[in-house]
Amino acid sequence: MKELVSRCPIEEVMQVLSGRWPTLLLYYLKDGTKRFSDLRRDNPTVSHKMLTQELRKLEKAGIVQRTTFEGYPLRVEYDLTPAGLGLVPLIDALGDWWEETEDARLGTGRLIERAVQAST
Amino acid sequence: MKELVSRCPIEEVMQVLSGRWPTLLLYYLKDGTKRFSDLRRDNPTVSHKMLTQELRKLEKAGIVQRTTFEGYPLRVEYDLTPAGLGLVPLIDALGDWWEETEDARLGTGRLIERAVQAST
DNA sequence: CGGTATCCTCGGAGATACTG
DNA sequence: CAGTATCTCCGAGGATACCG
Repeated sequence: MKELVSRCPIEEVMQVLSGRWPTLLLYYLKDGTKRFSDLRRDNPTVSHKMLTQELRKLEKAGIVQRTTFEGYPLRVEYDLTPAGLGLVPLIDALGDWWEETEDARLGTGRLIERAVQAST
Repeated sequence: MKELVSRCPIEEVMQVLSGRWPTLLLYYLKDGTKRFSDLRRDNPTVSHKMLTQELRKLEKAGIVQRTTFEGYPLRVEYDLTPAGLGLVPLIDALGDWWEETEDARLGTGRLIERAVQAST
């Protein structure tokens, strides 16, 4: 985890949400409680190590709640915290934006050729 | 750039926004046109290579517009596209959420100890 | 079952130098 | 000034094995 220069809140959230798994985990956890093994099944390509690591990161950030149940076999459940729940619609908004702007994003900048002007 | 399994829009945006620089560049570009060298000055720690690389990624995604001016010395300007402009408030919302929920995020899950229950 | 530790590898990212 | 190419290196992340 690389140190940040500034204390910019955007840098800080992105530090937590960056990468392939955080938002995916959010996505699966918004349906409700999931066990560790459930999350592995939801994301077949995540490695055992990465999953624990990313869940820990989200836990430390106060986005997910980890609950352990003693006994054998071991059992651990993950939920979104209230704060984490509030994050979900913001992530969804990003996904919506991505879809809605698809035409605009791929159109703009290809047809408009402002380039090749002479500078002083 | 790792391939995605699914075509989930959230995975796709995060692929573009993940990392340290994309949101920072968005932040600096929302003030208006910036030259390459301006952006280097804004982010003293980004390497020459990373900056071009990240700008290209944002350009391909249709978030920034790159305009070149022929002549010596070379001159290249970067702007947010209309679509990119629409992304800014969504990123800001994430930053706001991060600040607003700070207490909730750090409080929840430390005081509440649901753990240590017996399973069957 | 869930977590941690160890090892190993592969590619992301810096430094440097050259071109238009 | 902006971009690309080459080389290098460090560490993120996979595989494996063992513990509670």
